Amino acid sequence: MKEAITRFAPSPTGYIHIGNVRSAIYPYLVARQTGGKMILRIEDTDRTRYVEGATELIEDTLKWLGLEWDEGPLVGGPNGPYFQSERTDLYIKWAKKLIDSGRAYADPTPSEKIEEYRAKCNAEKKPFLYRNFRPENPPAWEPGMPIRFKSEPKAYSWTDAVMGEMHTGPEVLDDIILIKADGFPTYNFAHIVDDTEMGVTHVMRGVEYLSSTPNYLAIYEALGLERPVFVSLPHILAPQGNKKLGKRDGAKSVTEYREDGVLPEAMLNYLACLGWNDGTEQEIYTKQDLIEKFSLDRIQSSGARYDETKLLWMNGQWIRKIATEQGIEALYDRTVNFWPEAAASYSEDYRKAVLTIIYDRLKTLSDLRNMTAYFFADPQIDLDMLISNKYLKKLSEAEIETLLKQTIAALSEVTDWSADSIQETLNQLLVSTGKKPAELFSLIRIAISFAPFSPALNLTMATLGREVTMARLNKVARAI
RNA sequence: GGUCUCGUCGUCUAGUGGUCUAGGACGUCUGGUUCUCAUCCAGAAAAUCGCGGGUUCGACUCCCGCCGAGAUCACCA
Repeated sequence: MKEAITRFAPSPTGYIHIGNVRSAIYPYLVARQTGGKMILRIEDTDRTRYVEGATELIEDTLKWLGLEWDEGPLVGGPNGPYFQSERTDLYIKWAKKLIDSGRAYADPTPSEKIEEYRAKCNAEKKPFLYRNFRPENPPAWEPGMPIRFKSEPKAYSWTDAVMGEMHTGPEVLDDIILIKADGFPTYNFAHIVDDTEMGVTHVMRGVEYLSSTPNYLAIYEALGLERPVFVSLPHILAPQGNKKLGKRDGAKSVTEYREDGVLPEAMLNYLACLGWNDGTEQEIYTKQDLIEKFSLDRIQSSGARYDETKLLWMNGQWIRKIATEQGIEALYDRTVNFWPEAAASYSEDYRKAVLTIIYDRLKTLSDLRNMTAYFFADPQIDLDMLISNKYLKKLSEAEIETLLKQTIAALSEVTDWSADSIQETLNQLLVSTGKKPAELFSLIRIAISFAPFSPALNLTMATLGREVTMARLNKVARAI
């Protein structure tokens, strides 16, 4: 494929959530794959819906996911400005061109009148087509007047890269508004002007624009423009029901997952593969893999349901992948904001040691907060937890106390306090006490952590260090 | 209502006329890994391929009809 110019063109009405971020990911992949460019364009022509700070939110999301744009806000480019509100002259210019060629007209009809037409059609159960009510002799355009396209009903055919061959009849074409009374263009018109001016080759957007495409085609035609490649992206469905995932279903913003300890690699991987696959059984894709293997014709044409469980699974995979392929240091760098508060007073080396033995239990980085508490603060002694344990409830308190004392005695003999030596001592203790691993290890594990679970016992003890381990064991022995 | 789109395990999907007694992944369940939780490994359950016709020696795959779901019909994008 030759160099593709793609764009992500959100309107700044709020954050980007998982339901709509695919329309940023796919254009990015296509641009990178073909050695082309991705443009970020802010479609802020609806002043009533504009949200302060939304642009920054959008930029932040894209950056976090690693979707750098080649032209747009912050980076500039030869086709700016990249905010539609700053390009109004351009839209007026193009609209006038259409008026001059007889393919658009200034519409003086008051909106009450339009409502009347619409009501009439509804009452007669006929489709409402504005072209049937077109004013006979439209006035010359002047600011403050909307401009409408003058449609010519006919059938259209086109190819959608995802949906395939499309055909529609003349009944879908209408005189759509190009320029609103407030002087701003509608999306319907602005995006065509901008995509043309910016040289966009692939128009990728949600399927909701599929039914308006014939109207866009008519405008391209009237303007004598070449059609871009149309790519309709199916919706991502909410976990329940058959509606597309939206903010009303509680769709979280993409960056909210960053706070939850989801890795951008996992997010990108999951989202890219929701409704797309390369036909192999591969599940884990790096950004580079995606750039190489992505193809428009393998995008699913039906909607895909969002499944957070799988995202979390994938995140766990990525946590382990980073730890094993890039090393624990690399993983550690991602964890800085996720440790329990008490961890702050410990050294980096200690936190890394904890991470090393706990990371394969993490689904998200924020799991660190509750999974590692006992590494940074002495746990509250909970004798009930000890006594009611599945393996220990068979033992009397006296037996538990004896066992604990034997353990303390044996461990004090350990010379180098390494995981291996601890394990060796533990094994000997098993023989000398005649206890089952389940009994002895449960006892020690609970006594040093009072946590529902922990890493392997010897690793936990080695990391905790001799002093802390012994102190905790002694404290429990005294408490019984 | 008009127009358009979609319809394979609970979920994401593989599948382009025979290799499909429909494959993989998540989730679920079972077992293993000297304690726990998780990882990892092994295994199981789970889809009359929306329904009904047709074409064909043969259809999940092609055609028609139906049903179901969704999108759209704004001076919103």
